[in-house]
Amino acid sequence: MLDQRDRRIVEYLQHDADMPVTDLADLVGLSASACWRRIKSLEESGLITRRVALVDRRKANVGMTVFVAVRTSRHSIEWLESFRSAIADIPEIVEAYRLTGDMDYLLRMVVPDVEVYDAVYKQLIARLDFTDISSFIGMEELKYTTAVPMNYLI
Amino acid sequence: MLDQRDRRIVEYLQHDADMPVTDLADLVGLSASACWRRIKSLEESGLITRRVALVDRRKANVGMTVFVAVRTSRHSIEWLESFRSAIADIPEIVEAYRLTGDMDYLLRMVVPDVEVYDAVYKQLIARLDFTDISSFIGMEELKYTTAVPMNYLI
DNA sequence: GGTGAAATCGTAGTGGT
DNA sequence: ACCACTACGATTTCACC
Repeated sequence: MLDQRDRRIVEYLQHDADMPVTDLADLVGLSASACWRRIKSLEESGLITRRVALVDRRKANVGMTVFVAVRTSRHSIEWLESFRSAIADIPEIVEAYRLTGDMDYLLRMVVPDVEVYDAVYKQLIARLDFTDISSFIGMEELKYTTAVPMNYLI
Repeated sequence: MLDQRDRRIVEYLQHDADMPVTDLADLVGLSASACWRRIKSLEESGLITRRVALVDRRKANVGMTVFVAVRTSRHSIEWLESFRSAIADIPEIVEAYRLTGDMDYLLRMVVPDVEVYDAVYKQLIARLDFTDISSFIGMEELKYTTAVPMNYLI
C-alpha cells in the first residue's frame, strides 16, 4: 500500500515540515501534484498526525530535564485516571509511560531548575499518593528526535 | 524582550505549526503582518528551531517503546564520543540522556516488537561495552508532547 | 521602537489532458 | 504525470502612532 516514495516523503517531513512540495517532489522523484496527493493521503490516513513547531528548551528556560520514576500501591482504574489527569494538567511533564518491571511509571519533566522541579513534585504528591518516587536529573541530552524510523511500515 | 503575545504565538505553534498567520494573529490580538514579523523574529532568535511533521507510532509500526538504562565503567571522553555516535546512527533510539545517579544513561527506543529490540540491543553491545544494561518496556503512553511550557521565559 | 492596511508575490490546491 | 489556471496566504511596502 505504501511504497518507498511514501516512506521517503514522511522521512523528509519528519525533519522539515515546511519544505515546499516542489522541493520534496524533486527529492523523491515525483511530480509536484503527485507528491502533493501522497502527502494529503498520508495525512488522511493518520500516519502523519500533525505539524508542530519545536522550541529550543534552553532558550525557553526549561533546560533542565528530570526523570521521575514513581511506584504506587493503589493499582485501581480510578487511581490511574486521576494520575492521568494530573499528568495532563502539568505542562512541565512532557512524557509519561506506564512500564513493566518495578518502576510502574516513568515521567519526563522539563523545568528551569531544581526549585521548580520541587514545586512540580509537590503538586504531584498533593494530588496523588505514591509508595515511592525517585528522580534522575538529566545532565546532558545526547539525542532527542521526534522522527521515528520508517523502515518497519507494514 | 519577549512579551505575552510572543509566548502565546509559540504556544499555539507548538501545537499546530501550519495554522495560517491570519488565524494566529486573531488569536493573539495582532494584525497579520505584526504577527508574521514576530514569528520570523522568534525563528531567527532560535527559540523556534524548526517545524516538523509528527507521525503516529502505531501506524508506523513502531508502537513499542523500550527504555534502556545503561551503566559503564569506562568513563572516558572517547567512550562517550563513540557512544554518542552509536546513538546517532541508530534510528530506533529517539532519545538519550546522561543522568546523575546510578543509571549513567537512559535511552528511549521505538521498535515494532521485542525481536527488533533485541537486534538493536545487539547492535549496541557490539559497538560498546557496558557494565550493566536494564530495559523497561513501555506498556502505555500516558502523555507525549513536544510542547514545552512557555511561562518560564526570562 | 512597534503597529496595521493595503499591494504584491509565491505557492498550494484544482481541474483537465 | 504534466500543464494551466485559480485562490489563498505569505511577504513587502508604507503610512502611522
